[in-house]
Amino acid sequence: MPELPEVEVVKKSLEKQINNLTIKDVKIRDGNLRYKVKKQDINKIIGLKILKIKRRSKYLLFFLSQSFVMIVHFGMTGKFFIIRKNRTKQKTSFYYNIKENENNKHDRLTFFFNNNLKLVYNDVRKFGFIKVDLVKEIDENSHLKLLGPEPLSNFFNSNYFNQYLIGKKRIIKNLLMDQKFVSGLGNIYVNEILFLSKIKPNRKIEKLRETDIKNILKNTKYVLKKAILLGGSSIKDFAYSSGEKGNFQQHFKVYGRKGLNCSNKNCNGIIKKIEISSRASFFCHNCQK
DNA sequence: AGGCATGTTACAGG
DNA sequence: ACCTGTAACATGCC
Repeated sequence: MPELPEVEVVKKSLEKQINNLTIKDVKIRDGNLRYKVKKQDINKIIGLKILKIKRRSKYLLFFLSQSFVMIVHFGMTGKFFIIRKNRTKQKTSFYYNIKENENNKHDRLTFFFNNNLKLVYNDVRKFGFIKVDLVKEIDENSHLKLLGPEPLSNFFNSNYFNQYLIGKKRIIKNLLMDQKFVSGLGNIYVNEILFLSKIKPNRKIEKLRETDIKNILKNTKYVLKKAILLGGSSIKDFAYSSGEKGNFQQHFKVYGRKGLNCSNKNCNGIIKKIEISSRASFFCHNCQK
């Protein structure tokens, strides 16, 4: 699934293409996403104009006219496709799967715009969702209300980090995955951040030193920025190089590298894989303590 | 056939 | 009531 960098790349792509367009119609082909998409809810946004697109954590917020907002979360496999008049699909996310270009099996919703452009929401596993809300309700929205700071913002700093740790007993990987602590990181980037920080994913937070916290903060910002610049990570479609998919997966230092040599030059360790909270965790026993 | 997959949340247990 | 970890959701691929 798309983590923060992927959602950010999609946001940038979409705002170039559909800002200021008016939604003429919405067709629901399969509304059984994480939450049922009801026609009567979607009807509220027909005729409205897209004023601004924002990202909060892994959520996309489409600010519409008449004070409506459409909230989109991609779950694990959600993605958008833009279709122009010539019916050629263009990906807006690097989660581009060439097979889905050939058939539209997992297309769930289609948005029709006033310039004949279409936006298709495609989601294989249907863990994503699309909801309509009011701008004035957005701060109280259950999905957004409890989110921690944006990792790239100045609110995610060592002062905040240290304060949050007080009275808590957890391992560092679970802390970084916790959206209430910091919002937008997921399994891939947390693995990468801990590798760069030379911290084992199951280290207890009580055992973090000040330098560890500094390193985590620095590497979080570094990895996310680099991933955004590279267009995010596209996995499962390595064979294709359309020039549009993300390239950060080629820069993974630990994620998915079980059994391979450690990426650090002067280390001859082998990357191990363990399970933490039902999620794959990769690390080098030599480098990460 | 069985295991695994980029996320969130409802729920169980402490 | 708070904190934490796990199971479940739906589908396809290896």
